[in-house]
Amino acid sequence: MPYDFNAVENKWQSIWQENKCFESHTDNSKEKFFCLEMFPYPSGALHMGHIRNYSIGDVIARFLRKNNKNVLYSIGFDSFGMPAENAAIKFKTKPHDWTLKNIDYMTQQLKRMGYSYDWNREAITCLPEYYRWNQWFFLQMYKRGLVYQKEAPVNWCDTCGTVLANEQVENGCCWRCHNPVTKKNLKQWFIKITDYAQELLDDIDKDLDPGWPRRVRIMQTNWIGRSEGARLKFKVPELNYDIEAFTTRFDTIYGVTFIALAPEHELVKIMRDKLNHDEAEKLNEFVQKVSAQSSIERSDAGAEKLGFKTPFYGIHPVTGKQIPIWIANYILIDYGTGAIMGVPSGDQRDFEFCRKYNIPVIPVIKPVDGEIFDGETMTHAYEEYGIVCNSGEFDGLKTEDAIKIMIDWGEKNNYCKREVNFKLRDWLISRQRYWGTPIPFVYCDDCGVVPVPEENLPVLLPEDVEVKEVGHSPLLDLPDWLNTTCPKCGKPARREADTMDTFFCSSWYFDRYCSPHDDKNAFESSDVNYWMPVDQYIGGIEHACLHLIYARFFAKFLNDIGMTNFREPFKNLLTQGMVIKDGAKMSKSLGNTVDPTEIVSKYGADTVRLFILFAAPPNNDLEWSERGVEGVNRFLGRVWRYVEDNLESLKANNKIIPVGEIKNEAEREFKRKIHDTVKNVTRDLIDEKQFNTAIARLMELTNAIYTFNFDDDVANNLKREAVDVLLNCLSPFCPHMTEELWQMLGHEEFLCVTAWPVADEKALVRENAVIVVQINGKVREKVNLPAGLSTQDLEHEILNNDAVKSRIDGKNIIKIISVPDKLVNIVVK
RNA sequence: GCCGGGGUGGCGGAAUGGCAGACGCAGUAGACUCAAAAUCUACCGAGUGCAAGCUCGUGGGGGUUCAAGUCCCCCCUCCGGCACCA
Repeated sequence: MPYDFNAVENKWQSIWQENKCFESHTDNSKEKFFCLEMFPYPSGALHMGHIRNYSIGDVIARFLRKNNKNVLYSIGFDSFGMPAENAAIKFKTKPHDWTLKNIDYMTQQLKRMGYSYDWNREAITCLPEYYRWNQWFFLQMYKRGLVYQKEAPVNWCDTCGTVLANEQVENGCCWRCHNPVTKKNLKQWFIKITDYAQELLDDIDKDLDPGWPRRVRIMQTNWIGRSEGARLKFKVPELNYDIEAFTTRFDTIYGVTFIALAPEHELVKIMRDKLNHDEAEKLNEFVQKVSAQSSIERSDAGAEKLGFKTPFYGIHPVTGKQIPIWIANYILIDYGTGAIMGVPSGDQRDFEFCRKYNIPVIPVIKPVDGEIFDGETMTHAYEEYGIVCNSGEFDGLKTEDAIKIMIDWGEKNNYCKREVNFKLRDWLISRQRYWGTPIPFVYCDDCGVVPVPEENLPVLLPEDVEVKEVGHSPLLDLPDWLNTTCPKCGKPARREADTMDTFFCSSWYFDRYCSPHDDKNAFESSDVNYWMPVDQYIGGIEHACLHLIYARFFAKFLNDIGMTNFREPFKNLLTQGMVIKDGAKMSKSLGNTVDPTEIVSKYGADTVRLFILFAAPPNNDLEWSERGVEGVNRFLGRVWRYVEDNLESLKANNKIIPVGEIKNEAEREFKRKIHDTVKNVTRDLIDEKQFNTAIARLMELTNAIYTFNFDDDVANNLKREAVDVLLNCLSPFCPHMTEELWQMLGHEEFLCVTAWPVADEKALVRENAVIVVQINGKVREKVNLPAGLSTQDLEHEILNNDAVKSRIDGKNIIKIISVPDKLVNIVVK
């Protein structure tokens, strides 16, 4: 009978569900394991990337369940966000309806794959029972001074009609729609993630090494971007203003020839007010020209540097000289102080700027074994370390020492103050969108911005809303929702119509999995403290500096407010590669996608799971190949056919024969193969997460079973042992077919909860070893000898071997290197 | 520009410093079949040889070692991240 994967897969999915095989419960007496996958956005259908992510997770979950761990394995939907609004316009539906319909369909797809989720723990972020806790957390952050509103130039995406956090701008473009981002001056809500910058950085080395890939740790380290230096002041007496600047190279202070301000710097307005009409016009013109540049134009390192010379001067803190103040497009308002000390001889950007505008260049560092540069003729800045020059008493110091010595001196004389700066910016959390968590604040004319009292949560998002293509949130068109009363004074007030960044939702959903039905709290601490932190997290690398930083911050915050007992949420991280077809990432726009549903209906879930795990190691990109799918399908057919064709014999011979009772050498070898497989597959799964090699070993065992042609009593029992091991080890990958065969063989316990096999060390012992004989490092002979020979005995045997003797005949043996049971290398002349 | 990670048959990929290419795909030959599909068996890095074998071979060049895909140095190249962050 050919294998009917549809019938078998459906059968076991129902049986597992009826028997609650995958439900998990907090149990302090058992060792837990939390296996987590990045939950999907309900875009409409699963794609191969999801299938890959979740197939990896399911194998880990099933494997550990069989190894006696209390496994938490759940799924949910990250279901707020833009696409629902776009779809609502396009298909004339409601974001709420569209989203829930997609969740429904994708749930069916996930179930069809046979993933062993505990569906009781599902979290859906767009439902009030979930997002009310977003609002509650937001208020807790507010109480602790971590939430603030600020008017600032923020990243604005025109196509999405909303602002974006810094992390969500990639190469100057929106991470979601890839349109260029512009800067807009807007009043927005921020979360002070920068308060945690140092700890986020420190814990990368302390807690995430080696559980996280090096690549991700480095990306986060760079993103946080710590730099040490000093802050100094240039007094501007004319304007009664002190310009502050941050520098990492205070040792170049004698090389300052100009000061540059970001066009958005507050001093720019002050200066403009002091200028006459014509000058002010010119300044305005310049500022407008720069702000009209998109982020890409302005922030590209190769972009042309533009400057405007103001008629004002700052006083050099050390030399007392007058330093001209410029406004320049390459100065960023949101890093450091938005102003710099310009040192053209030591900074390439400043150098280019000075050459363009004829600002003098004063060399202050010379190469260790070179001459002092000539400021007039040097062709580029000298940014390397060297020897201090043209700097009075400090001349001759090495840069390494000068940085420290000169800041010490600067601090003592009040020229500067040590300071640490981070690239990481505060998390811009508000979005001018409808489909998100309402920010729980109201605006009152008398009381100002007032938080919604906790007992009034949730602030419900109206669901019955028509989204139209107008440039603003539909919430603004709902007076019934928008108009409310002030919780403080009771007078009419207006709700905040901005919603939260959806990364807020995804920063704690895994905590909710631990405690999914709590309606008094976001979660029960005892549950979360039992299950968390996540033991294995699996997801895409694209979240390295997005979700994975936000979630780390959130964990630290929850610990600070006493809700949890840990500060890092994810102990181990596995970043799976992309699914590639025809050399490019599968994507709708390229039209190279493969629909999982189609492929599952053609080959079955077991085959798809197996292929996707076999074709490449998890962190590599994976090239889709239907031939490859057919290959693993063929392998499963071989397993099925073998058991079916030999069913009676396999059922009748179910004794485990100890190695000691096996006399026949080939049978001992077969027994060894079985236990070798157990040992190696187990190691592949635990240590390396090398699913591809684990599967290869199971294919080898299958090949060995097919070619093992003995037919005595011992052999027949060994065949059964081999098949049991094969099915057991294969079951995390292909749970349905193996479960069916397991039952056919007469087992009464479900395979999915049957203990993982243990290798019998006695069966692994070899009586003989094939010794590779090398002569001068080249393999020349292979000699079969008893295992366990001492070095002397081994050399003696080898040197007396006829074949070896004839090869070294007449030559001088200079040296012999022996590796017992493996190799002898004879060096001759 | 800075920082990471790679480069192994026709392809995806294996190899605690100790037999390079496990396993799979593709390919070749054969068996079964009227035929095909499916299945099974064998072969399957290059060169050379009737053969046993021999030589070469893990991006290139040097080095360490009895022994290097693996360790060290230099270079080429591909991919990824960041990018005017003071």
